[in-house]
Amino acid sequence: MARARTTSDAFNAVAEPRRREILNYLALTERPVGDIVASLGLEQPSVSKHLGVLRRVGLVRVRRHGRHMLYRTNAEAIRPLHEWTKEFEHFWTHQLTRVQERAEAKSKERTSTE
Amino acid sequence: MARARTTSDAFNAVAEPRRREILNYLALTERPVGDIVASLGLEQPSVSKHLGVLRRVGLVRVRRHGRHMLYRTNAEAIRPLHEWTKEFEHFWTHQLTRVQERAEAKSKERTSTE
DNA sequence: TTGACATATTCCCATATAGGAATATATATT
DNA sequence: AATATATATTCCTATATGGGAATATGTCAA
Repeated sequence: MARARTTSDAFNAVAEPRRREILNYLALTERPVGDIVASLGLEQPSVSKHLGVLRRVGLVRVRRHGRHMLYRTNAEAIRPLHEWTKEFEHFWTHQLTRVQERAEAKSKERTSTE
Repeated sequence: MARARTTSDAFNAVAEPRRREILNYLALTERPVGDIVASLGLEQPSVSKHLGVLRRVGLVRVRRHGRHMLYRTNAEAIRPLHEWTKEFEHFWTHQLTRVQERAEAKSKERTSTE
């Protein structure tokens, strides 16, 4: 089997840095494709393709305005990602874990790989 | 250019569902590969390969114990992912946004794509 | 209708993937 | 040393990718 499609879910779609940039850029306001092209410094076809991926996964919403297509981030679709990462949050916030890790690090020093 | 390598960063590594499962499984305790194999129901070589990817990106730590390799999740490496998603958090928590979206939804009904 | 503008789609290609199967490596046990 | 156990690596293949270039589609203006 090959790698899962970029359009299979938000996790895969968001793995591409340019698409994250696009989502950042479209977070606050809807924008036409041309603005994204200018802002990211990518070729227009590339941007359109990235937007296509994001749209299929529901990460952006579109509406037409004249000959412009106005895109905006649909934050709700990022939520699953946030929820998943959140599960690990206390591992780096709780002091206890830090102390524990320090202690363990000592015995690991010699066994770390690469 | 092709897709970025799975080993290029945490975002790419975590796009694969099996690897997320592994990270969940290894979050609380370190475990030998055999346990992961049994738990996930994957072939042993597959698990080793996934662990290899996770290790290169720093998402897991290993130490040897006899002939066992004990893996555990390194939550710190998930942090960038959490931080990125966090930026969008208030979009689904704030009530105002919800109301706003409702209002906008009305005008969008006819323009949604696909 | 013709032309300009905005965006999307198609064709091209080198590249990495995940899984399966087989095998290699490393450590412990006897 | 020989064998068993635990894990890693290699070889294989179908598949999707992202960018570039070229072109198609759609919409407005005159």
